[in-house]
Amino acid sequence: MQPITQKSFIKISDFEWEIPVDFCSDMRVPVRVFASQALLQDAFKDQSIEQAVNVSTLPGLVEAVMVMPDMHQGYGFPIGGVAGTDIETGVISPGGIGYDINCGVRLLASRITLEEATPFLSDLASMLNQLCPSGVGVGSQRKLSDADLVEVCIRGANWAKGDPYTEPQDLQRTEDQGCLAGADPGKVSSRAMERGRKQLGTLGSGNHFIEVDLVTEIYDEVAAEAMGLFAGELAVQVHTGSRGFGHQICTDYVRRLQGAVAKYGIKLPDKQLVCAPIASEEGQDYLAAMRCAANYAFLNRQILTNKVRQAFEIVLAGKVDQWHLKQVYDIAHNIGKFEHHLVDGVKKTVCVHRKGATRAFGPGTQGLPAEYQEIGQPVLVPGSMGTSSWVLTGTHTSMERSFGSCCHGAGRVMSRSEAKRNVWGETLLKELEKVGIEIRAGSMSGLAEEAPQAYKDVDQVVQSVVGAGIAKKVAVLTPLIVIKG
DNA sequence: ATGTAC
Repeated sequence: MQPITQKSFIKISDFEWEIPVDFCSDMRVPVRVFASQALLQDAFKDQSIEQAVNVSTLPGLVEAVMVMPDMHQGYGFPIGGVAGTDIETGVISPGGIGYDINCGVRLLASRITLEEATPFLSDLASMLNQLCPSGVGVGSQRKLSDADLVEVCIRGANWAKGDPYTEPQDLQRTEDQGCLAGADPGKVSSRAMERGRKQLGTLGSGNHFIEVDLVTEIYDEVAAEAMGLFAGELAVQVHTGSRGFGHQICTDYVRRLQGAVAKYGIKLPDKQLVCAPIASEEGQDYLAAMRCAANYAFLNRQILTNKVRQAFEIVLAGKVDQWHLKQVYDIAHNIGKFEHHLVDGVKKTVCVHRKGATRAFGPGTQGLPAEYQEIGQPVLVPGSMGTSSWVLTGTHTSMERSFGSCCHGAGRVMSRSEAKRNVWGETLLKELEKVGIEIRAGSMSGLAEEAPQAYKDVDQVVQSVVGAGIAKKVAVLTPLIVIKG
């Protein structure tokens, strides 16, 4: 492939760029990048655009390979990548979904004011840290039987319906009601089951977190009110995924699908793009196992949500009038889904791979809760540790240009190892405490990996997607408490 | 992201 530069792109708008399909002979669809000129320049620092061009050679692609402004290099596919394939002629690729299957974010809203909460923030941070197990390889108090885990795979967040802290609205306000159909635990290895049994209800490490935020700015009052977000009041974000369970499923199927690549004669520019035809036995088995991990992750966020509610109750009940936490939304940002999209004016079922990209359905889209039909789907964009997060909504343009998808965060500019070389965890901890953030972190090297300087400016990422029209600003959240593994 | 290499 010839080197990719600014000149390789056609400018569609100030925030949308396209590498045409004739850039190299193996491309089947164009590569469409949503970014400001500055963030597009940043993308040349790693292989993310090259990876998107590689993806564009996969069989059965539809419309374009899209890349979000928070892109960075990943396994085969760039993180921030969206690829839709034809369900009859196309492929499914585990690398297009990621190792942390159904990693995602849940947002809870409260009517607690900052003034009310301030005296209790330190206790609240400690209680959240105590009730929510976190860290690499950390297990849960609860150990599931294999039969329990089979049920978890099939029922997803519904499994927590009996928990006194689960509310009916939680499920209604979760992507796909917290349960994907077509999960088959019979397609999950015993090794994955073994890892999964021990980790349900744990946060993990890396960029996973629980954060108590203050709603600091409102850009869209109608949408914010529909979501229950009000300036000066607290909100909570839970960011985690399917832990070792999803990781093992991805590992297992990356290996198995290597056989499928040879068997079906698929030509790949990069071995990491390992895939199988959707219609094949291998492809169907991966999808069935992936959905088990997706359901596990939906439930994992539900269980942690319930722990967060318990922590709020213990610390705030009797002291703060309305300490209740109401769900705003829960979205996946590492997932493969069958969805209906208009392609060249024709409605078509597409297998949408979203890796480090969230769903962002516009107003009127089927599957959104009634209260979000007019405003569009809430899009949750956490910033890097210690920086602001954004709440956005999907738009008609996102439905037309990005298969109803948007960015998922700030996006790395430094690798984990590079961040550890450049940042001392203890110094960072002191800096965060100095600006008034209550932080509970399991490991100092883990903290260094997540340093804000290792990430892009989330505000610039958001300006890009808003400028491109694929999302609309609703609210800004600023961190008060951060719990990290 | 991840029992950060079976």
